[in-house]
Amino acid sequence: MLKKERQAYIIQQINIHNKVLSSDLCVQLDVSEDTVRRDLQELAEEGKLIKVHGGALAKSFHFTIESKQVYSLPEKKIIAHKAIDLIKDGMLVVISGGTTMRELVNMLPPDLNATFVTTNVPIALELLEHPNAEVIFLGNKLLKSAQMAVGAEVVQRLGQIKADLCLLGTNSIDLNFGITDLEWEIIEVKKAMIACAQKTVSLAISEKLNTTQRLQVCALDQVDVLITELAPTNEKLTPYAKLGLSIL
Amino acid sequence: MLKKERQAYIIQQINIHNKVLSSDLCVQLDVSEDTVRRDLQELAEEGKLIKVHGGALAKSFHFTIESKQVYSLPEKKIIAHKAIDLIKDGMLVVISGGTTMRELVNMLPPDLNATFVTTNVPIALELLEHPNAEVIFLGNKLLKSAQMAVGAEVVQRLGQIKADLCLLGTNSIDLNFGITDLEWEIIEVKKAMIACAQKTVSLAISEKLNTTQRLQVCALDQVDVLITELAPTNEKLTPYAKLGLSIL
DNA sequence: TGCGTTCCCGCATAATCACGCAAAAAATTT
DNA sequence: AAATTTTTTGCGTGATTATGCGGGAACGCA
Repeated sequence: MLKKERQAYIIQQINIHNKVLSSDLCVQLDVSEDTVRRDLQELAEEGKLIKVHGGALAKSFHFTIESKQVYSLPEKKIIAHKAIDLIKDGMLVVISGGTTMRELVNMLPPDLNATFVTTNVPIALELLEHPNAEVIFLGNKLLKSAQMAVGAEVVQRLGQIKADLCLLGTNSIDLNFGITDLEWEIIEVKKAMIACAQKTVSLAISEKLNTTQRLQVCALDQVDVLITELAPTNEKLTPYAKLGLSIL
Repeated sequence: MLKKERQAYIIQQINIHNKVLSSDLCVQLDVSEDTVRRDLQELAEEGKLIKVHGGALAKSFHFTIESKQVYSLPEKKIIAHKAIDLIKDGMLVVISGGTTMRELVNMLPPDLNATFVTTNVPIALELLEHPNAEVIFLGNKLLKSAQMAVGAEVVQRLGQIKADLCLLGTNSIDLNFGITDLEWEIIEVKKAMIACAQKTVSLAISEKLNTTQRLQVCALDQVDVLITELAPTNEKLTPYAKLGLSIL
């Protein structure tokens, strides 16, 4: 195979996937990693792509990739990390939206073999980056504010699913009113998510504790696990533990 | 064997395989490598092919390799701009994926009041940025390679839609084989998209013209409009115009 | 911190190229 | 037809390019 041919192939792959791994390319093209690296370097010098450790990125995605890493509060990372341990191979996981969830998806171990159901567009996009995850997007009309699909369609489809786990990004959680949210359409979907899963996990930064919004998603007795960035023994959490929630 | 004969053979091979190796040619033509190289050099000077180390490539290769300054290719912007004029207020538009489409969505006039149906995740995300567009995402299992929903579910849902316009990002388009693509699941969805729309528009960079993939999406008689970055009068497009396609 | 991966550097090897020259072939002139 | 010129071709030599490999440095991740 000619060098230019190889480089054309690389450009093609970049255009399709927005990224390439050196390790992948050297298999696909049947050349050594050094050769691939030299090709990438050359193409990078010509401005056709951006060389990064382990492969290369499309130029157009340089910015989005960079800005993607910005919103990583350390608290969210802690929460995400705790939640990941709940996800096992073969599980069917229903997952809502929010930046904490994005963090979580980002941190999923690459060898995890699970199926994820979501109605949230950014989450879906993130999940697509995962090498092994199967992703089901329940679609319908998209709600701009939450970047997610809502409506009877979605609720009905969720009703046809029996999930192992429901990971719920939580805006507000309170001892009396349970989990609450702002928009009617979001509530509906979250309700359906909880209903279809065997186990419901609420992910919330501690500042969300003991706050309420207008509309109730569910009472606390429907929530099985509560995850915050705090230590499970923290006194802020003990009232929740007394209500029967597992605290992580 | 005469020199002209040899060169004609080389051109023929280039047309078939898009490349030739000097080492192959000197065997096939029973001449020395030097002679082959001199032939290639001559043909390169006449612009019939591109000389590279080890052989030569068809001119189309040069295009893919040289003109892909991926970050918002000017060609794509031109195409997107032309396509946008087709979208009117109140329309229901079915839209596929691809970077050209993303460019298009990005350029949509903010006051446009249209509904968009898509199965492509990045496109959906981009559409959500638009202040007025209503976005419908037809969901199901997501295909990683294309970042889009595929499967019977999607096809069926598309069947329930009567769209005004179908904007089709096109991987390969050819006079004989029509629009073609690589993956079975993608084909199915694109077919359904075409079927549900009153008018089908193919968006393709000129380098995609007269190329084919394994699987047929549709014949050219199902396509109403072809948009490339070229002027409609360009000779590359006249064969398509003769088949009844509108060229923009 | 430590471990595995990826990267960078230099070198060895092989393939390819460029140049000059002379023989062969073709075209032109005598 | 013979001689001459022009073109084409093959070959040898040395230069250039492409590639793979080894070893140590750098990186990323836990």
